[in-house]
Amino acid sequence: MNEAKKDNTEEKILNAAQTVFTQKGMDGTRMQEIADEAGINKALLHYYFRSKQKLFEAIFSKVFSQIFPDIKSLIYSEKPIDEKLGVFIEKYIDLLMRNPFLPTFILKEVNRDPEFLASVIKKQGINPADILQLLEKEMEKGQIRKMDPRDLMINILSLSIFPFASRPLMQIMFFSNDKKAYKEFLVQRKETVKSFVLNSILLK
Amino acid sequence: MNEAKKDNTEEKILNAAQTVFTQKGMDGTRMQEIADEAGINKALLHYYFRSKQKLFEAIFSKVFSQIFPDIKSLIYSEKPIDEKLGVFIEKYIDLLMRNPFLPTFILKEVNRDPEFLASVIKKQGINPADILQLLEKEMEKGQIRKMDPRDLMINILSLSIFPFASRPLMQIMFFSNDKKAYKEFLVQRKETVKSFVLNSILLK
DNA sequence: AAAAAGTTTAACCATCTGGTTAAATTTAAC
DNA sequence: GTTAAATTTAACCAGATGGTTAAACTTTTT
Repeated sequence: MNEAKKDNTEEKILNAAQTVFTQKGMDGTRMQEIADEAGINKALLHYYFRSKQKLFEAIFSKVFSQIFPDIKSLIYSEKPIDEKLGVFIEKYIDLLMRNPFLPTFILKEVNRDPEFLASVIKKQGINPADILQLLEKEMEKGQIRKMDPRDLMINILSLSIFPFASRPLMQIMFFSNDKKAYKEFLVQRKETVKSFVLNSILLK
Repeated sequence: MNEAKKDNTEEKILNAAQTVFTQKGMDGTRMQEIADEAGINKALLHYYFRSKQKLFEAIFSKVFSQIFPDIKSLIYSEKPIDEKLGVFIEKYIDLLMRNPFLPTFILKEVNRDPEFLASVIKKQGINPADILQLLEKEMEKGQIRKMDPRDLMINILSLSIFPFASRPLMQIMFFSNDKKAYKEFLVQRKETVKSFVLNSILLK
């Protein structure tokens, strides 16, 4: 039957499911709420996705793949290391600005069901070895300070992601709950994180 | 009646509730599981704490107060700023080593119910202005690089907390899911985070 | 020993929730 | 226009869950 319409409904469901799941997590999400958000009824929802678990797995995989931006084009470019890292940080924070619920969602679900996480990582063939190798090479060349490259990688991720994951807390604690001010703060972090990191690791 | 026994049971309940709530969150926790963990029955659980909500609020407040270590003694000490920050980072990571579920729990619940968070912060009279002021003074003195003190504060928290909150993910991605290796990594971060931060901000 | 509080047992209730079903209706394909 | 798929409607089911209740038993207080 109508492929276009089918696709459309399926897409509507996936979008709705992502909206609700990423904001409320697996435990906090109700199938009825996804149906409402998609503008359809519960029966049709189960007609497309047999169970909540199946739907959740589809969403998690989709979202998880999003949090790994196209690193490869960066790694194999000819730019100097400081520029590479700078672009990475900018792109990553940009990604989170567009998807502010991703960090909390991933952290929540990753802790709830680590086994499923492992299967997703395996299935998606994610491999961070390349970037660690790149960092190590730059350390040997004397471009950046010698350290465990995993520390450096995790530091960059921490500085980029945590302010999003802890948004309500930081907003109250340091910005008098001023939503706009905190958003502006996050935008500027594209620059402040960059210089914080580079000041720490760049030699000469 | 027996105050000691009463206290003991109440304490058993609170401990059990903290164990379950911090690992599974409000949504994922079942009252029956708390009763089991405490070694009592559900009726007695409700006899002590009228509702799940009440019990949760008690636990959240208790846990939340724990994530703010005694900063005051540090701020008003005579140590130089690099030492102050170093001790803070060490103590904070130590705290998280002893309570590895705190970060995820706080992040999860803070995002689920920000209004309640605000009320807890107000009730506990938490005020980060002191530490921001201290940082600003050191910048003026030329001890550390000039920057938004909120950035510096949030950077330190990010570097300390995020590796705990993202534990299952980082463990798989960068440590082949080797639990022991990741734990050792976290222990060493007391030093690596310290030097990462100080290398970035310390002048001369 | 009597009274009071602590605790258990077990049944019970109302509600929510994921999921199913069947029949009716609409929409698109042929 | 017939057929098949897409969608709605509405009722239903089973299990889980937060919470209650009442009666019995135990422990501590007095």
